[in-house]
Amino acid sequence: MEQVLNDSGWRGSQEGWLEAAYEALLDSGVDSVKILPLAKRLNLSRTSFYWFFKDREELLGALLGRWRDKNTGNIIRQSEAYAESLAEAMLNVFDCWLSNDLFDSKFEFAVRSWALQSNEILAAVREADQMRLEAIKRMLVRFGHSEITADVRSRTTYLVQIGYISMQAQEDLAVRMKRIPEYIAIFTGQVPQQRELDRFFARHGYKS
Amino acid sequence: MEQVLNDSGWRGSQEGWLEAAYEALLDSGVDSVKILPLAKRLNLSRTSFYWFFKDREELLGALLGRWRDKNTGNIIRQSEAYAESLAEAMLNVFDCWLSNDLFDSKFEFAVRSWALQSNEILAAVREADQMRLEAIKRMLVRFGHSEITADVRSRTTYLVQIGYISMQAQEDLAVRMKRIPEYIAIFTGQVPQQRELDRFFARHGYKS
DNA sequence: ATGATTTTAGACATTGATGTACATTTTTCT
DNA sequence: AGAAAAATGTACATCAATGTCTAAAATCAT
Repeated sequence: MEQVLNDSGWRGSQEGWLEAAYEALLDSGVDSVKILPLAKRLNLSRTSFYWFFKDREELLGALLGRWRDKNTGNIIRQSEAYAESLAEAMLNVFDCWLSNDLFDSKFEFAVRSWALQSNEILAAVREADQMRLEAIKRMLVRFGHSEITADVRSRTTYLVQIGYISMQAQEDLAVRMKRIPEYIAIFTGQVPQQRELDRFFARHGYKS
Repeated sequence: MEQVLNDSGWRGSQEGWLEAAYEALLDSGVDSVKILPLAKRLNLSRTSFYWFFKDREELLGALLGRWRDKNTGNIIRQSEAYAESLAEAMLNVFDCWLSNDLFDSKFEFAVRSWALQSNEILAAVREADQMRLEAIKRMLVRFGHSEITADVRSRTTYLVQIGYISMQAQEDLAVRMKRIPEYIAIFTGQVPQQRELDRFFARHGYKS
């Protein structure tokens, strides 16, 4: 609940409203991003919202911007990170799925659901999908896959994750980690080295 | 627009309202399933809705029932259908992804998005996911896969599809069909026979 | 410390949705 | 044809949301 970082002495702020909107979006979808409920949550008068944002539209626009900044950039970055083998490269991409700092799954799901009722959002999601798919595909090609297999394997890799998000599963780390070697084998066609796996496990705080 | 099948001489009917609700849900999400707009669409007075349904809740309940009936049953059925090889069995499951009669992707996506704002729906979706995953896993085990590989491969198969749905892509049949052999190889670990593919293509009206 | 600026809140007007009561019309049944 | 049942529509009460205008309060800058 608490106040959001406020260098100034004022209670509200653009960041504060945006943060509240973000929480509402993740928790119950875009239709719950309503000014009146947010105001109650923030213990502020509804109308002071209009000092920070022109209207609800502008708030939603800011929310979309936040999503853009976070989720797409990191997948591309991870797909281009240094790796000695394809398995290791794929594990770099998997970092996104296990670190909330690199990829915000709940945010992702909420935005995709939002796309159902807004063509503008749908266009943004499609653009993101294409950029991410292409990045993973380039990675597979870089490690020797042909166009066609890289295409289908990049899809498999990416879509499994999007599907997983869409399940809104809540499994603990151990359960998810146990499946990793098998996934790597299926997605890349290569069995990962134990030391590659260990490095991956280690950086996600998992002791196998 | 037209009237829905009406044996009686009345303009409205439970089916008619449900059908309109279904269309609204698919088109713009559950929050757009509102009685007033539906009434406009049906050219009926808003209040006559209450003759067929107690309230909006009941309408939404009926919508959920419709989804349950359609989407989960067919996946399980297809996963249990006769097949001589695992590749052929997997192609039977793929029938669902290509036939709107067996699996309604848009409906699926709309319901999953709905789950974001309703715990009841979330529970229903989770139950469906589990049943479908288990059915596909049983199929893989039946054809000789071990527990662990069957688990991860069933997930891969299912989640790729859920992810695909979540992309809301609109690709033509040829583009999708081109990827099929590769998908089968990745998901099953077996390369499909040409005649298996031909049979699959044929039943979806695709000439390769 | 005081005047300007920024923020907050109260009051209002409007809109679109829900559901109920009741009168009316249309269809069905005998 | 006439009565009963089914469906429709009008009017009403209510609620939750949006956005604007304006007065008041809190903070900041000199």
